Amino acid sequence: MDGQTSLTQSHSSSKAQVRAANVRRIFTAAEGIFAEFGYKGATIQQIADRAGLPKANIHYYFSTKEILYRKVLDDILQVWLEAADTSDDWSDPVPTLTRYINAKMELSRTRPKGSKVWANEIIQGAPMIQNYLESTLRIWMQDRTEQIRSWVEAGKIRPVDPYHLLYMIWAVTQHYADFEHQINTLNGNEALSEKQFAQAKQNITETLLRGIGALHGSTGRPA
Amino acid sequence: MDGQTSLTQSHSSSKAQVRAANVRRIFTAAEGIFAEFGYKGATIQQIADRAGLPKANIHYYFSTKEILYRKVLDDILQVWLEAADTSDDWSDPVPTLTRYINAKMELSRTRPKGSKVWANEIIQGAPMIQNYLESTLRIWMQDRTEQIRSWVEAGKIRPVDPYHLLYMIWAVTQHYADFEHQINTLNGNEALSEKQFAQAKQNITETLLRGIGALHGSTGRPA
DNA sequence: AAGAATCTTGACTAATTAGTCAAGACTTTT
DNA sequence: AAAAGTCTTGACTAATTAGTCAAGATTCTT
Repeated sequence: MDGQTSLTQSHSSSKAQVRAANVRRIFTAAEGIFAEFGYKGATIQQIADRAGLPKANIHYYFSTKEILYRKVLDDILQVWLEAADTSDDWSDPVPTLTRYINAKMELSRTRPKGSKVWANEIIQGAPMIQNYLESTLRIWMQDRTEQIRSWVEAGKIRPVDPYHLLYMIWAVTQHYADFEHQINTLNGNEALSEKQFAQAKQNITETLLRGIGALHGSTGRPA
Repeated sequence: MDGQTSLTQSHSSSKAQVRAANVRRIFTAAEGIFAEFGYKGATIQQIADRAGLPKANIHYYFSTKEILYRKVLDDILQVWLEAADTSDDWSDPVPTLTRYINAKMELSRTRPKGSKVWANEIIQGAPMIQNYLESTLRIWMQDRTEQIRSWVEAGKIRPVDPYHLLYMIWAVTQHYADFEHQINTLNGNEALSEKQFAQAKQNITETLLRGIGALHGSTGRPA
């Protein structure tokens, strides 16, 4: 058998593979710990324990706690931006917003920890990502709000302020990630089932679309 | 003049007055610091500095950091519950939900720090207030969801799941407190004006009420 | 195979911080 | 006014923790 090729690494993998695997493990552990305890509350030792590595090894891959935290935030931002651009066709409000809300809800389910780290950062005044808010996000907003405004002008939706519409979508979709614990508690200490989550999506999408006057049917389901 | 009645307290006040004033100052300082840095990130020294008192004095009034933090959470919970019970008449959805959304939005404006401390606590899994979630909040939810269900059965609103409706209201209203910083940044680093805030309220209320089929007019405003 | 580069890790350091304490100041009670 | 109670505060302690370091192990390069 492979036997004892190493005292410190039981499988004989290439350095590159080991590095990639360790970076990933540390990153995943860090995302969870930062979500659970906040930036200051998280300790490198906790991250090390969760990643199954000695503490000094964390510092080998990520020299400081702040750098690791920024990496986690960067990654979330990346994913959020991609989700927002799922639909390149923003001509019609109903399919566009339906897809966008769906993408954001899926992210709330698959990446709740990332959302929590983001929420924490914003609550605390965005000490690390203020630059991003003022550049990338502001520009993104200008594009999107302009599009929404054109829907209003074309009479496709009611005269709703585009900023508040986007805030509503963000608020509602991210609530299912950030307040996951509260929702689970009120659901009898159970995570929402597939079915319940699908219903949440349905209710949210229909309420918001109908609320802005984009839907008119009796059920709201574009059947 | 009053002169130098004391080296430590410049006005000659009764002990009771001094105590009440100091407790209040410490409490207010603590709410801000906890909102800004989270439980672990907050330090007694910061709270002391903001309250304008020496650190040891904080410990005189609140023996431990945890006790002070719990006091802050308790107070928020109190205020939130009162706001929820603004309207004792829950017979008709439109005025009831309008009042409730309005009350929650006002709290987001007047007590954003409290909301942030609460959000932080939930994001981190409610380590301090799990009991409350499982008792008081669950009971409150049962009452409210039952009422909403009766609206659905009476055909007053569309068949929306009561839990998801309440989550939407919480998410949207609390977003204006918790994500205040992001909203201000996207508003050109300015807090929302009275006018903008009023528009937010209007947009939210109309969108949600229309979204659940409670409004039918062309403007949505119950004129 | 030998030297270079990379990776691992226990032990250490310096800084931070919650909480204690005791001595003194002030206020209230009697 | 004196004793008792309450409040103030600088100095201290013990615990925690981010980050360093050096010695050794492993893998890569030539």
